[in-house]
Amino acid sequence: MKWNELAEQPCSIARSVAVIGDRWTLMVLRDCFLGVRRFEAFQERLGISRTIVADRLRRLVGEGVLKRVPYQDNPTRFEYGLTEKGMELHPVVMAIVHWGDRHYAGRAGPPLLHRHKACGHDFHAVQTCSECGEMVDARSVETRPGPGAAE
Amino acid sequence: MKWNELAEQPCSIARSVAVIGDRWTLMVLRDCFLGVRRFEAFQERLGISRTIVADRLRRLVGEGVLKRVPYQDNPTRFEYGLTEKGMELHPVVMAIVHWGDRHYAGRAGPPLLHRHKACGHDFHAVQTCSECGEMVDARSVETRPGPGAAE
DNA sequence: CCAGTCAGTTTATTTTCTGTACTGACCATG
DNA sequence: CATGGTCAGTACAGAAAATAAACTGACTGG
Repeated sequence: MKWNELAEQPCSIARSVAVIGDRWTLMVLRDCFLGVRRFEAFQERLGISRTIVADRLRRLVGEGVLKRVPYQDNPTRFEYGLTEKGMELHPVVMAIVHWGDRHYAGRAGPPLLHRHKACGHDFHAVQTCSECGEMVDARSVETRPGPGAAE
Repeated sequence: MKWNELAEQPCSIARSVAVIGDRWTLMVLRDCFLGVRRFEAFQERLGISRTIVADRLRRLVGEGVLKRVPYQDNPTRFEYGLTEKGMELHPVVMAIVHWGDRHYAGRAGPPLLHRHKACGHDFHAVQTCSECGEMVDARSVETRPGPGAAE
């Protein structure tokens, strides 16, 4: 299988991974959630080649995850912001953060704290069931083919 | 920045992405959560070169995400299973699934359904605050440097 | 006019991925 | 006891992608 075929698989993970499953794409998204909006800023923060930054931003805009918005004329300059679809990647990013905090934070502790504005506390993401509200883990889930499964 | 430097960044996303932020690695993990355990099965299901399967499995074992366990002698054959650390990636995978279901399921619906054994309902993952239990989205979170931040 | 900002593109090199074929240890069948 | 099948890999060479460094072009500010 090749990259482009991944998006056509009858699997939501394959389809999502075809869009965001790339090292630098995920790092770009991290920066988006931290408020980075400009090409130069992405390039400088990530320390990667401009080619890659340009490519990843282009892809994400093409997928509707980011929007490219002019912020000045003469010359026209653009900045990149999360769309609603992009915002919905927040749980993915938070889940990755939590896993990283648990397994790769040194004894110093996590590099970044997250505060829930609604309650005011520093928190970490907990995954719950949309139906009963209880916590969900790998062992408490059963999968079966859904309506969009392969023929 | 290069791949190997990513793991040394004072950022839990960078550190996690250095381990799992790769197209095929994520697909391997998907299959692990679906119960796939053997080399041949990974290779056949993913349809990718054996070299990559071998490499990704080796990396994941090296990181303690998977464990390589002999399941027969003469010749000794191994299978791969999620460790506890690997199981903790479940929220990441479920968050990716949910995003894919929302944005890439055709009108046929999601390819896979997930049932929460505890309550018996089909569900999707909801991310909540560990402190107050309310739902969390991108707009309700504030970040600030934590104890493990860069000097 | 000289330097600086900003969003990219170009180019050549290096790295990684990929398919195909192979190994090596077995087993089951005729 | 040869033939084919299973299984977990490895070896290798060609194709694809990532990379750094330099360049473009349209400005602004002093």
